[in-house]
Amino acid sequence: MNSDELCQVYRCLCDKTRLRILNLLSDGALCVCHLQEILDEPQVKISKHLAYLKTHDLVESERRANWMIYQITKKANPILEKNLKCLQDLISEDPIFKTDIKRLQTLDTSAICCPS
Amino acid sequence: MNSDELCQVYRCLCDKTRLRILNLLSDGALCVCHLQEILDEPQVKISKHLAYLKTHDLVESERRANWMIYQITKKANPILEKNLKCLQDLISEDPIFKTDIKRLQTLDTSAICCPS
DNA sequence: CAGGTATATACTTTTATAAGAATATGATTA
DNA sequence: TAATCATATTCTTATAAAAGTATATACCTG
Repeated sequence: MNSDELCQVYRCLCDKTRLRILNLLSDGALCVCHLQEILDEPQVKISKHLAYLKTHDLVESERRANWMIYQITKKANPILEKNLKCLQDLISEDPIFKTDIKRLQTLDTSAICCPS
Repeated sequence: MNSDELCQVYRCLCDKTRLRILNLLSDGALCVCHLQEILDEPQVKISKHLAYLKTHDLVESERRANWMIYQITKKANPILEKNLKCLQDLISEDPIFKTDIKRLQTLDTSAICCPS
C-alpha cells in the first residue's frame, strides 16, 4: 500500500460521473457508446472521465473495430477492489445507480459493439 | 444516500494529511496540538484540513480552554463509517499510518489539553 | 480512397484546492 | 490589562480538475 496511490483512488472516486461508470463496469466490460447511452451524458464528458480513470489505472481499454471496450483493470489492486465493494454497499439503494443498472440490463447485448 | 454527499466524502479522503488525521481520530478525540505533534506538519496546514473536514461534517470540535478538541462526528453517517472501516483495512500495514498510531500511543494523555 | 461512425484530444474558461506567510481571535495567566 | 498560548482566518500563488466547443484520429464500408 502506498498512501499516494490511496489518495489517487479517492480522487478518482470523487466525481459522480466516474462513480456511475465504475458502478456499471463492476458488472462487466462495456463500450463507450453504451456508457453514453446509460448515463445520458455528452460523449466528450464520458470519454474524458474514462481517460482519467485509465490514466490512473482503474480501468483498461481494448479496441474492437470502431468501438472501445472498457473494463475495471484486471491487475490486482486491493485499494480499488476494497473501495469498489464499499461503494457497492453504499449505493445499492440509490436511485441514480439503481436506474443505471436497470438500463444496463435492458441493453441489447447482442449489439455489434458488445463484448462477447 | 445521496451521491453528492458520497462524492464529498471521497473529496475529504483524497488528501494524505486528512487521511492521517481521520486515522488518528478513529482512535478517539484529539486536540490540535497533538495532531500537529504526531503529524509533524505546520499548524496552519493541520488547522485548515480540520476546518475542511468540519465544513463537510466529518468531524466536530469542542473548545476546552485554550485547546480545540476534534473528533469524528457523532451523528450517524453510514458513508463515513463504512469508508473509515475500509480505510482502516487498507492502511493497517502502511508505515506512515502505523507510525502515527504508535506516536499517538506514546503521547502523554494526562496532558492538560487531552480530552477526559 | 471518400465518407461515415465511434472515440479521443486540444483549447478555453471556470472553479476548487493546497500551501505558506501574515495576522487575527479567544482564552489564560501574571 | 498586558502578555502569552493555542488555534483560526485572510491573502496570495500555484496547481488540478470539470465542462463545453471544436477538431483530430482510428477504423470501417462502399
